[in-house]
Amino acid sequence: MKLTELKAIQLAGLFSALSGASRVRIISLLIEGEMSVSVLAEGLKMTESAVSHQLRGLRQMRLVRARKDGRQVFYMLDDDHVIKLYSMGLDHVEHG
Amino acid sequence: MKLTELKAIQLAGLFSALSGASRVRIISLLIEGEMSVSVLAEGLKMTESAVSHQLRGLRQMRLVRARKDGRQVFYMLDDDHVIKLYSMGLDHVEHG
DNA sequence: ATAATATATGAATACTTGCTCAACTATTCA
DNA sequence: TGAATAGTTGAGCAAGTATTCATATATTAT
Repeated sequence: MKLTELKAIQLAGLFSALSGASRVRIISLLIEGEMSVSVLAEGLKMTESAVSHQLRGLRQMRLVRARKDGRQVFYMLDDDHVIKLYSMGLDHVEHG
Repeated sequence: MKLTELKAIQLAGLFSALSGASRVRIISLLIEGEMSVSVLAEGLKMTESAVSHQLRGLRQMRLVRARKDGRQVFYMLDDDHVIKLYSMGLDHVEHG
């Protein structure tokens, strides 16, 4: 399984996107369904700015995507790839 | 899918262990089979010290484990959980 | 015992990240 | 139109990370 340096960087980038507790918690909330930034912020007890910054990292790695409705932006998981990564990771920490 | 803060931190820790290109490349080499630190270092073109530091992070998250034989230490993937996480991640970056 | 080899570890330093704060854009409401 | 609301963005700073270098430990060979 040889890996080019580029792929290694991309793959590390993907895992980096999941490498913070705030982002992991964002994912865990979005598993329940799409959610606006302010609702996320409230649920996470973080400022909207902080959440927005984190969402950018998740967006860049295509783990989440956004839907704008009026002045609200609803975020959702990009695909079920994400849920699989998340739950496989959770499985590892829980009964690894 | 509510997540305690502790679990969020543990899960983020797991993904952090995979969040660097060096560590991802270590995993990609270990998929082929166990390998000593110096062989890893040679394959990665990194110093043994740097590799050893990285291996510690991977060990702490139980992604790899070590087997000592004489003065060499052979590292291997801890279980096939790891391969699944890795290949699911690779799948996401390749045709995500 | 001494020397050589394989790895691990601690300190130092450069780089990266995560948050806050202030400023900005876009949308709705009056 | 102006004010309020929802979100984004950039600067700045504190905290964390990755590598290097020097040193330490464990094992083997002489």
